[in-house]
Amino acid sequence: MRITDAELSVMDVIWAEPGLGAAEVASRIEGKSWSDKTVKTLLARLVEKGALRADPEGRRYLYTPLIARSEHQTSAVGRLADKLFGGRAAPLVAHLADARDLTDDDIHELEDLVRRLKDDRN
Amino acid sequence: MRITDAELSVMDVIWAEPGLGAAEVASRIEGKSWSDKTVKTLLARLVEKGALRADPEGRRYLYTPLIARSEHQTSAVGRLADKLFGGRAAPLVAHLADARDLTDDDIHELEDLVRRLKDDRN
DNA sequence: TGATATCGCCTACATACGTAGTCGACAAGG
DNA sequence: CCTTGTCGACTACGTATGTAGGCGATATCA
Repeated sequence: MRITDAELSVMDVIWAEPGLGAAEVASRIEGKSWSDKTVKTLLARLVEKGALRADPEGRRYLYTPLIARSEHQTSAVGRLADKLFGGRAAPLVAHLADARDLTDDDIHELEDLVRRLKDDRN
Repeated sequence: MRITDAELSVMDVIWAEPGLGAAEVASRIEGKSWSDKTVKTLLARLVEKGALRADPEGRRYLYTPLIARSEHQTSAVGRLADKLFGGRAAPLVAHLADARDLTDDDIHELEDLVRRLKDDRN
């Protein structure tokens, strides 16, 4: 099950604030100037794909994520690793460093992360 | 300019062995059972997108990459980082660790990589 | 030299995706 | 009650993508 770019904008809103109605979601979308119709179409597609649940509330539906943001992030990164790097982590991270200049903070976080991964392993 | 999944299979062949003709590319595609027509369509689309150059050689064309594999890897990782992680590297790597079990080797490579990033910075 | 294989060119077509419009039901306010 | 706004259901439509077929020119082989 794949969430497209447009759908992701919708998921982002609902991950941030689960249980919104369609109109509320539409009003919280940032950056795009979408008609509310567009947002409703995306919501419907996400429900169809099993990414959202639609609970009737009065005359409308409230939308709740069925997949966690983190779950989606993990699977997307995994797919990319497989597609472009034969599933290998290090080359992916190396290209990431090329792609976006890492701040000192980033580097420190990465250091901690690697340390933690190493510790977890033993 | 976006290279799709199907197109990527074609690019992979040409990155591995630049200057192939269409039939050769088709015969080297792994995993898919595509008709040679399919491969030719993908080649044409890649030329159109500016990802490949087609040089006439006798009665056919030889295809050469116009964008490096590494370039594509970098931009794809960058896009993913932006789309899913607000451009931040560390969370991406953390999810990568969740997505694919890292081997000891992976961890060591990451360690080295982070060390190198740190050194480069000073 | 005639049949066959190959090549590029153009066309096709189903499904996905981005983006939105129409319509009928219902709610809310005057 | 009647008008007006809102909601979901359904429909629409252009472009992208995955996958391939047909045609005409040329090369090759018997």
